Order: sequence, then C-alpha cells, then structure tokens
Amino acid sequence: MILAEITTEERILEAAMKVFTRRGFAATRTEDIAKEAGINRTLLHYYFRDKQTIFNLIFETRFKEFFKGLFLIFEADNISLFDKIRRMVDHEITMLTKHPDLARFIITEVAHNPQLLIEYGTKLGMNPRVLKQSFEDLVAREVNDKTIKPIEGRQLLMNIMSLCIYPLVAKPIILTMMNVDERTFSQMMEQRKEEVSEFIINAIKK
Amino acid sequence: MILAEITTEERILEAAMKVFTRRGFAATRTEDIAKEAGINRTLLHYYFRDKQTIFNLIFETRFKEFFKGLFLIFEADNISLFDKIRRMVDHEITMLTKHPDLARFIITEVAHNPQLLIEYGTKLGMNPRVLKQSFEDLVAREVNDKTIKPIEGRQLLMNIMSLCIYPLVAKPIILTMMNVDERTFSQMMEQRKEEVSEFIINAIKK
DNA sequence: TCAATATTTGACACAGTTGTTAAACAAATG
DNA sequence: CATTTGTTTAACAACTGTGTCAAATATTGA
Repeated sequence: MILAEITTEERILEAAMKVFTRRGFAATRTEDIAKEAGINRTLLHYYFRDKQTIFNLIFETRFKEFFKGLFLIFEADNISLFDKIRRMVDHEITMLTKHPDLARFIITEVAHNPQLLIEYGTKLGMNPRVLKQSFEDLVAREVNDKTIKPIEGRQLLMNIMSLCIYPLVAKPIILTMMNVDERTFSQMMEQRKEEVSEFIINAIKK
Repeated sequence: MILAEITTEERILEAAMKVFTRRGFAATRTEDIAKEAGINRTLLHYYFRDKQTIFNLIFETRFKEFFKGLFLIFEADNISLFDKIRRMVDHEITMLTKHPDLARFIITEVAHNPQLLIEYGTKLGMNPRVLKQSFEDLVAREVNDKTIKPIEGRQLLMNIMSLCIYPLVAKPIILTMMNVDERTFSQMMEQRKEEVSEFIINAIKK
C-alpha cells in the first residue's frame, strides 16, 4: 500500500460521508456505503465495528465542519459588527456551497436526536452561550451607540444564519420552484456572498 | 359511531401525520403510527392498504398546507410590494409556528425524492414559474422606478423565505444553541412577525 | 335481538438489514 | 518464496418491519 494512495479505510469513510449526508442515518443501508466505496459489506465490518460506529465518526467530522468556522468568527476580537457579519456570511455561504447537503444533514439528524447536539457540542469544547453572548453584547453596544437600528442580538443572528443556510437546506425545492439548473444555482449563491451582507447591513444601519 | 366523534380512520391519519412529520418516511414504523393512534397494526391495514398509501395521503395534505397560502399571496393583485412582503412574512411565520415540523418534513422528503415536488405540485395545479414570475415582475418594476434598491426578484424571494422558514427548520438546534425554552422560542417567533418584514423593507427601501 | 361492522389477538410468510464466520483468494512485503 | 495483510465469496443467524389472514370478541345500528 503506497502512502500517497488513499486507504480503503478512508474510501469507506468517504463513501459513508456521502451516503449518510445525502440520505440520513435511517435511510442509509450499509450495503449502500459498501457499494459507494466499491467494496463489499464484509470489509466494512472488518474495518469498523458497525453502522453506528461509522455514523458517529462521520457525524463528528461533519458537525465540526458545520460549526467550527462560525465559532472562530464569533470569537474573533477587534472586528466591527459589519465586518463580522461580512465574514460570517462569506464563510457560511462558501462552506455550504462546497458541502450542499451538510446543513440539511446536521439539522435533520439533530431533530431526530437532539442529544447529538449536546454530546458533540461539548465534545468539541463549544460553549454556545459564551460565544453567542459575545455577539449579543457586540450588537447591544452598537444599538446603544445608536449606530444601528434597535434589534436583539439573537434575532439578528437568526437572520444572518437564515439568509446563509436556508437556500442550501431548501436547495432541492428551490431548483424546481425557480426552475434553475445546478450551474445557475451556484451563480446565485456566489452572488449572495456579496449581496446578503449588504442586505443585512442596509437593514440595520441608521 | 356518533357523527360528532372523530372516526378511527381520522385518528389513524392524525397519528400518521404526527409521526411521519416528526420522523420522516424512512424512520417511521407502522407500529409507531398504530401506537400513536391507540390502535393496533392490523386495523391500520384494515383502513389503508399500506404504509406508502398513508404516506401519500399525509404528504399531499401537508404539501398543500405548506404551499397553499403562499401561492394565494403570490397571486393577489393590486397590493404594493411592501404589503405583499408583510403578508407573506406574517402568513409564513404564523403557519409554521402552528406546525413547527412541517417545513423540515417537506424539505427532507423532497430532498430524498425530488419527484414528490413535481408530482404533488402539478397535482395541486401549482405553476411555480408563472407565480414566481409575477413576483419577479413586481420587484423589477419597483427597482426600475427606483423605489427600492436594485435586487433580483429571486434573491429577494429567497431572502423572505429564508428569514421566515429557517428558524423553524433549525428549531431543534436553535433551542439548544440559544439556550431558550419552547415558550421563549414562541415569543421570539411572535416578535419576528413584525420585525422580519421591517428588516426586509429597511434592507431594500431607498 | 340480530346482523353488520369495528377491533383485537395471534400467528404467519416474506423480505430486508445487520453483523458474524469460515474459507478461499489476491496483493504486498520481508 | 513464505508470510502477513487485504479482500471477496458465500452462507448463516438474528432481528426487524411489512403485509396478510383467520378467528375471536366488542360495538353499533336496524
């Protein structure tokens, strides 16, 4: 086995990532993962105990992917609110465009099993309340200084997340309803990277 | 069987609605539906052929629930853009707050089987393109008249939908991440009915 | 009360999924 | 070449879920 090549173990994880993310835990068959990886089911158990074990590995990775960058921006200090918004929007849309099924996957799995959020959240050392608080404080300060219109930090945060995440979550619906192809959709998302930040800033600036 | 009482058939459909909406098709067991309805599995097959039949009935109902009101507003004539936005936002948030799992259900089922959207869309006589076009025309006119900042109709539409729908879709995540209880969440959604329209209008008005 | 209808029980066949095992085979590595 | 490691094949047991059926029982309406 040459080092530069990807190992079978990685191929399996890669395949599991695809299938689990597309179909979710319940609808995924281990056979589907094996087929996607180009191996058979026995080999899958040779490397990993069972379906649940693989899922946990995948979920941890994808969970991190979904939240990590965002929390880095939350933490970032000495950045103006508007710049923070610009960074968040750009990061979220860029990341989700690269992984179009990621948000839907995380949301539906957490909806089916809310415990996952607690478990992997703490496992990755996230402290939502502290980080969220820092953003809410930042917003409250700007409101107080009357540099932006009055708005609650958590409502603004929800708005930012909504505008970035929803289009990807609802992508299968949007493609049909708006009658656009994959290529056009990508262009629309590209366009949003700029426009959404300005949309938000226009909405709140005085 | 007294007429005023709900029939067993209705009890089953009611139960199926709850379970399917919460868990989706793949993760739902007919046993779960029977238990939720307080009857046994055999009776379920006595009234309905099979799981798929029940699912189709449920999906059609919920699909209509999700899209109907929105399309009515789309169609509505002689309404200013801003009023149309206000109506859409109010309707969407009100409807989704009443049915918190509805949006996630429709989105995930359509993501698993895009054909559903085509099938039930045409079945219910929706013509997305025509309706969407009327909205895009309205926006284009306002942009042309320079009464609002330049924005594509479809981007604006996506923004409106995002701001209304995402918070409900991501509710299980938001509850934990923002550390709020059901009651507080409801209040936040109530607040959004007013604030989101104004947020949008501020974002686009000149 | 009688007959029709609704509901439960228990059993069953069938299909699908999961996880395991033994044996054979292939590839790579010393 | 001999050995280890990776992989496939085939078969299997256990379990779960679906759909069906016959018989027994309960409920209702005529």
